[in-house]
Amino acid sequence: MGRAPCCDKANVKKGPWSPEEDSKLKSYIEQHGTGGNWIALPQKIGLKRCGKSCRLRWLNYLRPNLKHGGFSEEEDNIICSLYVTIGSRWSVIAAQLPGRTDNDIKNYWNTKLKKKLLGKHRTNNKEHHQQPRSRKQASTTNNTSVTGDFSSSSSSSATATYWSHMHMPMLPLPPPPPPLPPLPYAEDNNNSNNEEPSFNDQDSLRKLLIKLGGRFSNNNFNEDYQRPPLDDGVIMNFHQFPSYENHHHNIGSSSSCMVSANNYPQRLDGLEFFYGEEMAVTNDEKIIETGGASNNNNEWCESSNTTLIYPPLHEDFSYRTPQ
DNA sequence: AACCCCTCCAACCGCTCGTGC
DNA sequence: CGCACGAGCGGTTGGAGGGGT
Repeated sequence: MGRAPCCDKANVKKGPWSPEEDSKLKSYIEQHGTGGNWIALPQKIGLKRCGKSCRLRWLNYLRPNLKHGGFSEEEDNIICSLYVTIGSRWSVIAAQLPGRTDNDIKNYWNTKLKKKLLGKHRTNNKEHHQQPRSRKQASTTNNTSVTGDFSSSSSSSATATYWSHMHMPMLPLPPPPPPLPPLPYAEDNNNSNNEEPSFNDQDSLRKLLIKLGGRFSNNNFNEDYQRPPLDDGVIMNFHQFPSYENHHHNIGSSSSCMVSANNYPQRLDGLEFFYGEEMAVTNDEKIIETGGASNNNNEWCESSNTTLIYPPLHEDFSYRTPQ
């Protein structure tokens, strides 16, 4: 027993939208709004489309002030930084890029940005690997990289090169976070005088995240990640955003939620190259499968007290609080 | 010129979450 | 409390277009 379909698939048109459909949908929404009911909307305007399809078309294409293509370097930086920080929460990332849709960013990431990074990586491997002669071979090589096979190269140097190419300080190899990381600002010496708000209450955090466009139920905190509230990961990362303006960050309580430890979901998502192979392979037990993290905590703490530089979004980037 | 392969992106699909009853 | 339904999200797909051989 599957879930009932959202619409009568037999009487619903699929595929590319015609200009007529576009104009119908656009003019209706501009005049009446969506009415809060996408399912009913296509019927109202006589479109043989699924409500979901209408919604998608509006959000991704017809909505005013949308930008298509032509991602700037700054946008690249923002996307990369946010992806490293929060993973594939495209809607949250899109919320930081006015005029961009989650679908756009997702496509851009999957088709270009990821390859851009991998390309950088491959460039650095040139000295060690014969370059493929044909496009097909190149693609094969590329695919191999995608799967995380960096076994014969120094991915950390590639990573450094990439970030420098992106006008960013090098993304460090983030050590695994402690099970109970220090609260941001409170324990961060660099921020001891910091006036930044410390979102020590879960509700504020949640509101902030919701404001940013994410959907963060309590489950996300307590069940999905099986971690106590105010742990690192997404939450801590958002703590840090305001201080992006400072460009340098102590990573002690930050980042690496995707390569987090302590039995929480690990999300390298093909981004091993961000962290270096050592993270994903050599230290796999620490990083990827950290069941017992006790010993590693020390390493983490030591590391986190050194000057670790979190990749800022951009020289000029300052965190925009959504309206 | 024809074919093959790859890239890109719009659109679809299935799932989760929130909400109302 | 549980169910149904709509909204929203992220992953995936399919086709158009372009480049290489």
